[in-house]
Amino acid sequence: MISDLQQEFILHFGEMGSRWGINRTVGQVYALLFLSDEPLCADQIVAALGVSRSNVSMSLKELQAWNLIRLRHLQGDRRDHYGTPGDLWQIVRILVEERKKREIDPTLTKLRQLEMQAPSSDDAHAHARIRELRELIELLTGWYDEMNKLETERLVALLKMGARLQKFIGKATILSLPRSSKEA
Amino acid sequence: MISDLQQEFILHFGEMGSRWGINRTVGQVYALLFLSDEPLCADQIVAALGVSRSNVSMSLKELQAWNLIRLRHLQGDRRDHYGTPGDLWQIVRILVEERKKREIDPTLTKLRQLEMQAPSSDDAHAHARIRELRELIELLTGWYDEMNKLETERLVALLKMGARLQKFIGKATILSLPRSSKEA
DNA sequence: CCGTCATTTCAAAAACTTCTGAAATTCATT
DNA sequence: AATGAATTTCAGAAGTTTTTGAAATGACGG
Repeated sequence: MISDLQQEFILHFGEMGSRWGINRTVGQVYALLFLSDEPLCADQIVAALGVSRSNVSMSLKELQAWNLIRLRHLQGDRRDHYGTPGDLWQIVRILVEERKKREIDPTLTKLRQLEMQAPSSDDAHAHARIRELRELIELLTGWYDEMNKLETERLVALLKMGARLQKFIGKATILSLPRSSKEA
Repeated sequence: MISDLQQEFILHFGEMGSRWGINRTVGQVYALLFLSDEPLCADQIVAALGVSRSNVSMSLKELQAWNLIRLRHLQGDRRDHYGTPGDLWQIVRILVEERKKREIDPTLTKLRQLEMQAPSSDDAHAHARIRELRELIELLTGWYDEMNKLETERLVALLKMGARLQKFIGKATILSLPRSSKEA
């Protein structure tokens, strides 16, 4: 049912899961669905991975919370079938968005809150460090928001420009931001 | 010894730690060092956080493995003192580099290996999906490598361009990649 | 080369996460 | 309403990670 190639890919995703902040089974389920030609139902996943039915159910639920899988109902079959978006770029966009939501947004909120509530000169150095961090995160997430607006085709074109883009930047920097070296 | 502001920041980093793939104590130690005006020794960290001496020792070791802290020896004091880089951009560069090393590079290696070892037409769909994924990761990491070469000042200028950059890209796309729509 | 202070290692305890099988729930069909 | 297939929930077992105190190691000054 599962080729050696698939098997090895699935096991790798299971192992990497812990580094990616998901658990082994979730990683394996996603890897399986990612490689599969057509959507699979829960029992097929159980058969392919050799884990319990309930574990598969929970893993699918977690993947849905991540918005990473798509539910499909096949003609004349009561069972739910699950698949991944066919377009890899959509997967990347979802992953980045969800990680930002979980790993960055709560901290940005907290930093803003701390800046507001601190009675100013109470603890000047810490206050300054927090402001600096908040500004940096806002710069990065602002850039991300801009890039995220681009259609995939343009985004890919931009990424492929790589080195060539640096010429543009060089010009733009000299032209529009001649001496803004007070960043750090 | 520790202001309310610092306290709250430290607790937040501790809580976020698990989402960021580090543990609570490591997060708290980093937060403390990040805010501190001058480098701290292990016992000061113990006093500030109320965790065991050995836990602090292990957390510092982990932060050193991440290359996120700097050891400093003060005049006439045998104890090691630890601090974070003063330049936040250096911290961001280290974080991105280390996460790439842990979370992406092993998978890229594995994908290349799987593409080599698969006897071609064995499992065409899975093979194609893996190639697609490998190409996408290479595009993204290649772009990252280019950006990472930029000096901070230029990188900041680029990030601040945001929306304005899209005009350049629009032009560049039309000029140099007129009909490359076979990406997905 | 001894005593003292600083740091690291380690094995076991505590805390936490993941996984399972059994029971409960849902829901389309009869 | 009763049936039965699919799915979810849940309490506890299994597994993993984190934290600790105690002992070992290292390192400096006398």
